[in-house]
Amino acid sequence: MPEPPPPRLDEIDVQLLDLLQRDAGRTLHDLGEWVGLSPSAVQRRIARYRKDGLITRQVAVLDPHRFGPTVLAAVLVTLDQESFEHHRAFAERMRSTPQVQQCYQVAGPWDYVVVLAARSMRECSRLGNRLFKADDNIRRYETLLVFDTVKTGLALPLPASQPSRSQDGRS
Amino acid sequence: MPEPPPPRLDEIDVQLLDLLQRDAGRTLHDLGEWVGLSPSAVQRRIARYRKDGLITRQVAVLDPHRFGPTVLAAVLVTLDQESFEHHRAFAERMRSTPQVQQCYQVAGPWDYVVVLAARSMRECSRLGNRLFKADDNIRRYETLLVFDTVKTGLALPLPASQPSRSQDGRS
DNA sequence: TCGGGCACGCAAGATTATTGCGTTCCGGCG
DNA sequence: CGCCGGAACGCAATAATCTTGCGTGCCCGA
Repeated sequence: MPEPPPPRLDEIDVQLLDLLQRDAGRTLHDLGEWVGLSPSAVQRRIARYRKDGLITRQVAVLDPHRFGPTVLAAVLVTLDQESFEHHRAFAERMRSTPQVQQCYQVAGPWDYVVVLAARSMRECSRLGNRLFKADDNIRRYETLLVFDTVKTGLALPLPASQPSRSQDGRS
Repeated sequence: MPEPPPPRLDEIDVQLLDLLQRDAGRTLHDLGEWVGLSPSAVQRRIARYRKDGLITRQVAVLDPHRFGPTVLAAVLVTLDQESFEHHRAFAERMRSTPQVQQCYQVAGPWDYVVVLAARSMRECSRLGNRLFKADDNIRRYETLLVFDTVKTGLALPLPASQPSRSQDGRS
């Protein structure tokens, strides 16, 4: 279980990470100006975030509706047999299906929440059939078609800056 | 309604966009090598994607569990009064709450699906109380605590490359 | 058949990122 | 109480990357 204790973050770290998770396109100079640090100091911190796995990757976010019609759906799923192997197989199918944006295993009567993105209602329907109806280990599933995307993103609420790591040599 | 007809995309466009939405950290040189184009040609295409709004932004993705304990939840919500104004107010609250990662308005008995990210179970609970219990226009809501994140991301399945835009001057 | 539009590659030129170095601050230890 | 090592900083030089101007080839429409 790769869980080295969460690195201690000072206020500047939190500011930087928050800036980056909202817009990773800025220059080191800009970032530095924002948090009051030189470009090289900013660069070194960011390198550390990467090394520590705080930043996993950097992605371009596409606008679904600029690619023509797009159908989103949230699907609630309950498996029939709950064996370890069945769960594994289901998860693997979700991971390997490009139209599956997100998949969470959850507590309660439902086992999974799945977010789908398809190019048409027809594809969305087919997808539901293929992923859930054709699987005879799915007890029940319910498709919640998305009318409107109010908010989207993967931004995390960052923990308040821990007062630790107070030793630093800036003026 | 700002909907200029979706730009036609050739196979290279699709490849580039797909590469970018999975890893926007590559250099123009790398991307060019991948799709068989010079760095400058790649740069010009990407500039166009931005101008056309295909790429909305570029973000760093953080690993929730590297920041210490993290609690995710999917919440299903049904409003009481369905007036336009009530919907607007709810949406605005979702947008302005950092712990709300995603919020979709959906068809069916439930009105919204909301994805929450909190630093602790306690914060998650408080958040539910603040966002939903304290709102007397919420008829009912159900919290699905996330046990495991099987898959996450915002990647779109890209449409098959349209054969259009076949005129281009590359060797 | 000719001309315009468009995308390309190449090669400067401009910007940005990276690294080496010397300095300061802090905490631990003799 | 003073010294030493570690960590982070700023500055400046270097390296890498991005951006842009220019000339060329291709396709389409006139």
